Amino acid sequence: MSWTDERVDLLKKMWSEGQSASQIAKELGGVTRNAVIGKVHRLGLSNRAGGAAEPAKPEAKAEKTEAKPVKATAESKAEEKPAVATPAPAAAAPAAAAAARPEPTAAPMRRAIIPAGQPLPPQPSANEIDPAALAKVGEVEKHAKKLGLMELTERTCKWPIGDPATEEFWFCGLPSQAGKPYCEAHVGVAFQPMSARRDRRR
DNA sequence: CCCTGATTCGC
DNA sequence: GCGAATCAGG
Repeated sequence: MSWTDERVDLLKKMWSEGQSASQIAKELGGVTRNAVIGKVHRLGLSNRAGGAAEPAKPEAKAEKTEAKPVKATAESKAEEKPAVATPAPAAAAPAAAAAARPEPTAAPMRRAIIPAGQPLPPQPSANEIDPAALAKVGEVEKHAKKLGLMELTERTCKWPIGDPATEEFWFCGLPSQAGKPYCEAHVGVAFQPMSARRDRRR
Protein backbone atom coordinates (compact mmCIF):
# COMPACT_ATOMS: atom_id res chain seq x y z
CA MET A 1 0.00 0.00 0.00
CA SER A 2 1.16 3.50 -0.59
CA TRP A 3 0.29 6.80 0.95
CA THR A 4 -2.23 8.15 -1.44
CA ASP A 5 -3.79 11.50 -0.81
CA GLU A 6 -6.92 9.87 0.44
CA ARG A 7 -5.10 7.68 2.87
CA VAL A 8 -3.05 10.58 4.10
CA ASP A 9 -6.18 12.60 4.58
CA LEU A 10 -7.79 9.92 6.61
CA LEU A 11 -4.62 9.58 8.59
CA LYS A 12 -4.56 13.29 9.32
CA LYS A 13 -8.20 13.32 10.21
CA MET A 14 -8.05 10.41 12.58
CA TRP A 15 -4.82 11.57 14.13
CA SER A 16 -6.22 14.98 14.84
CA GLU A 17 -9.24 13.33 16.32
CA GLY A 18 -7.01 11.65 18.79
CA GLN A 19 -7.24 8.18 17.37
CA SER A 20 -4.32 5.98 18.23
CA ALA A 21 -1.84 4.93 15.63
CA SER A 22 -2.98 1.35 15.82
CA GLN A 23 -6.58 2.32 15.32
CA ILE A 24 -5.66 4.36 12.32
CA ALA A 25 -3.61 1.51 10.97
CA LYS A 26 -6.54 -0.84 11.30
CA GLU A 27 -8.82 1.58 9.61
CA LEU A 28 -6.48 2.13 6.73
CA GLY A 29 -5.54 -1.44 6.38
CA GLY A 30 -2.38 -2.64 4.79
CA VAL A 31 -0.20 -0.76 7.18
CA THR A 32 1.05 -1.25 10.68
CA ARG A 33 0.87 1.22 13.45
CA ASN A 34 4.57 1.77 12.98
CA ALA A 35 3.94 2.84 9.45
CA VAL A 36 1.31 5.23 10.67
CA ILE A 37 3.54 6.68 13.32
CA GLY A 38 6.36 6.98 10.88
CA LYS A 39 4.14 8.82 8.48
CA VAL A 40 2.79 11.04 11.17
CA HIS A 41 6.26 12.13 12.00
CA ARG A 42 7.28 12.64 8.45
CA LEU A 43 4.26 14.80 8.01
CA GLY A 44 5.40 16.76 10.98
CA LEU A 45 2.19 16.43 12.87
CA SER A 46 3.43 14.43 15.75
CA ASN A 47 2.01 17.08 17.95
CA ARG A 48 -1.67 16.49 17.98
CA ALA A 49 -2.37 20.15 17.68
CA GLY A 50 -5.88 20.51 16.64
CA GLY A 51 -6.33 23.93 18.02
CA ALA A 52 -4.35 24.87 21.04
CA ALA A 53 -4.26 22.08 23.46
CA GLU A 54 -0.66 21.78 24.46
CA PRO A 55 0.98 25.19 24.63
CA ALA A 56 4.65 24.69 24.28
CA LYS A 57 6.52 21.49 24.13
CA PRO A 58 9.86 22.22 22.58
CA GLU A 59 11.18 18.74 22.88
CA ALA A 60 13.35 19.13 25.88
CA LYS A 61 14.54 15.65 25.32
CA ALA A 62 18.22 15.28 25.13
CA GLU A 63 19.98 12.14 24.20
CA LYS A 64 18.98 9.89 26.96
CA THR A 65 20.36 7.13 24.93
CA GLU A 66 23.95 7.23 25.77
CA ALA A 67 26.48 4.87 27.10
CA LYS A 68 24.06 2.09 26.88
CA PRO A 69 25.02 -1.51 26.68
CA VAL A 70 22.67 -1.74 23.79
CA LYS A 71 23.78 -2.11 20.28
CA ALA A 72 25.78 0.52 18.58
CA THR A 73 23.35 3.22 17.94
CA ALA A 74 24.22 6.20 20.05
CA GLU A 75 25.96 8.08 17.39
CA SER A 76 26.13 11.55 16.15
CA LYS A 77 22.99 12.55 14.48
CA ALA A 78 22.95 16.19 15.22
CA GLU A 79 19.71 17.71 16.25
CA GLU A 80 16.63 17.51 14.22
CA LYS A 81 14.94 20.46 12.75
CA PRO A 82 12.72 22.13 15.26
CA ALA A 83 10.67 23.10 12.32
CA VAL A 84 7.25 21.77 12.90
CA ALA A 85 4.88 24.61 13.30
CA THR A 86 1.85 25.31 11.23
CA PRO A 87 -0.40 22.66 12.60
CA ALA A 88 -3.19 24.24 10.69
CA PRO A 89 -6.30 25.14 12.61
CA ALA A 90 -7.65 21.77 11.76
CA ALA A 91 -10.76 20.53 13.32
CA ALA A 92 -10.55 20.86 17.03
CA ALA A 93 -12.48 17.74 17.55
CA PRO A 94 -15.03 17.85 20.31
CA ALA A 95 -12.95 15.04 21.59
CA ALA A 96 -15.68 12.95 23.01
CA ALA A 97 -15.69 13.33 26.72
CA ALA A 98 -13.15 10.76 27.53
CA ALA A 99 -12.55 10.00 31.14
CA ALA A 100 -14.71 11.77 33.60
CA ARG A 101 -13.78 10.51 36.96
CA PRO A 102 -16.87 10.29 39.02
CA GLU A 103 -16.34 11.12 42.62
CA PRO A 104 -15.39 8.14 44.70
CA THR A 105 -18.41 8.67 46.81
CA ALA A 106 -20.56 7.24 44.14
CA ALA A 107 -23.14 4.90 45.43
CA PRO A 108 -21.71 3.02 48.34
CA MET A 109 -24.31 0.39 47.73
CA ARG A 110 -24.31 -1.75 44.71
CA ARG A 111 -26.71 -0.11 42.43
CA ALA A 112 -28.55 -2.04 39.83
CA ILE A 113 -27.56 -1.18 36.35
CA ILE A 114 -30.41 0.84 35.02
CA PRO A 115 -29.45 2.33 31.74
CA ALA A 116 -31.29 5.31 30.42
CA GLY A 117 -32.44 4.45 27.00
CA GLN A 118 -29.40 2.88 25.48
CA PRO A 119 -29.74 2.29 21.81
CA LEU A 120 -26.90 -0.05 21.11
CA PRO A 121 -25.78 -1.91 24.18
CA PRO A 122 -27.67 -4.93 25.26
CA GLN A 123 -29.27 -4.43 28.58
CA PRO A 124 -31.36 -7.42 29.36
CA SER A 125 -34.16 -6.98 31.76
CA ALA A 126 -32.96 -7.90 35.14
CA ASN A 127 -35.86 -10.18 35.66
CA GLU A 128 -34.89 -12.60 33.02
CA ILE A 129 -31.34 -13.33 33.76
CA ASP A 130 -29.74 -15.71 36.10
CA PRO A 131 -29.57 -14.15 39.57
CA ALA A 132 -26.21 -15.70 40.10
CA ALA A 133 -24.89 -14.08 36.96
CA LEU A 134 -26.36 -10.78 38.01
CA ALA A 135 -24.71 -10.99 41.37
CA LYS A 136 -21.46 -11.72 39.68
CA VAL A 137 -21.83 -8.67 37.51
CA GLY A 138 -22.60 -6.51 40.50
CA GLU A 139 -19.46 -7.78 42.09
CA VAL A 140 -17.33 -7.32 39.05
CA GLU A 141 -18.54 -3.83 38.37
CA LYS A 142 -17.13 -2.73 41.65
CA HIS A 143 -13.70 -3.03 40.22
CA ALA A 144 -14.49 -2.15 36.70
CA LYS A 145 -11.70 -0.22 35.13
CA LYS A 146 -14.13 2.53 34.25
CA LEU A 147 -12.70 3.20 30.89
CA GLY A 148 -13.69 6.04 28.67
CA LEU A 149 -14.91 5.46 25.19
CA MET A 150 -11.52 6.12 23.69
CA GLU A 151 -9.83 3.64 25.91
CA LEU A 152 -11.76 0.65 24.74
CA THR A 153 -9.97 -1.84 22.61
CA GLU A 154 -10.78 -5.21 21.22
CA ARG A 155 -9.68 -6.77 24.43
CA THR A 156 -11.57 -4.69 26.90
CA CYS A 157 -15.07 -5.32 28.10
CA LYS A 158 -17.37 -2.84 26.44
CA TRP A 159 -20.22 -3.19 28.84
CA PRO A 160 -21.62 0.25 29.57
CA ILE A 161 -22.20 1.16 33.18
CA GLY A 162 -24.17 4.10 34.36
CA ASP A 163 -26.08 6.79 32.60
CA PRO A 164 -24.50 8.24 29.49
CA ALA A 165 -26.19 11.51 30.23
CA THR A 166 -24.30 11.99 33.42
CA GLU A 167 -20.79 11.94 34.67
CA GLU A 168 -21.37 8.54 36.06
CA PHE A 169 -20.83 6.67 32.91
CA TRP A 170 -18.02 4.45 31.86
CA PHE A 171 -17.28 1.10 30.41
CA CYS A 172 -16.42 -1.98 32.35
CA GLY A 173 -13.03 -2.27 30.75
CA LEU A 174 -12.01 -5.52 32.34
CA PRO A 175 -10.25 -7.95 30.09
CA SER A 176 -12.45 -9.59 27.57
CA GLN A 177 -11.05 -12.65 26.04
CA ALA A 178 -11.59 -14.77 23.02
CA GLY A 179 -12.88 -12.09 20.77
CA LYS A 180 -15.94 -11.49 22.83
CA PRO A 181 -16.93 -7.91 23.49
CA TYR A 182 -17.40 -8.38 27.19
CA CYS A 183 -15.62 -9.74 30.19
CA GLU A 184 -16.65 -13.08 31.52
CA ALA A 185 -19.19 -11.70 33.93
CA HIS A 186 -20.88 -9.56 31.37
CA VAL A 187 -20.86 -12.24 28.78
CA GLY A 188 -22.82 -14.14 31.35
CA VAL A 189 -25.68 -11.70 31.31
CA ALA A 190 -25.35 -10.70 27.70
CA PHE A 191 -25.68 -14.11 26.24
CA GLN A 192 -28.26 -16.19 27.95
CA PRO A 193 -28.63 -19.82 27.16
CA MET A 194 -32.08 -20.74 25.98
CA SER A 195 -32.63 -22.77 29.06
CA ALA A 196 -32.40 -19.71 31.22
CA ARG A 197 -35.03 -17.70 29.47
CA ARG A 198 -37.31 -20.59 28.98
CA ASP A 199 -40.44 -20.72 31.01
CA ARG A 200 -40.21 -17.57 32.95
CA ARG A 201 -43.73 -16.82 33.88
CA ARG A 202 -44.17 -13.22 33.36
C1' DC B 1 0.70 -8.47 29.32
C1' DC B 2 -1.83 -5.17 27.17
C1' DC B 3 -1.19 -0.84 25.10
C1' DT B 4 0.79 4.03 23.70
C1' DG B 5 3.96 7.13 20.80
C1' DA B 6 9.17 8.11 19.49
C1' DT B 7 13.30 7.10 17.24
C1' DT B 8 16.63 4.88 14.44
C1' DC B 9 18.29 3.22 10.22
C1' DG B 10 18.59 -0.15 6.23
C1' DC B 11 16.11 -0.23 2.34
C1' DG C 1 10.03 8.31 1.75
C1' DC C 2 9.06 4.09 3.99
C1' DG C 3 8.34 1.14 7.98
C1' DA C 4 10.32 -2.86 11.03
C1' DA C 5 12.78 -2.99 14.93
C1' DT C 6 13.55 -0.99 18.83
C1' DC C 7 13.12 2.12 22.70
C1' DA C 8 10.57 4.20 26.51
C1' DG C 9 6.76 4.60 29.05
C1' DG C 10 1.53 3.74 31.10
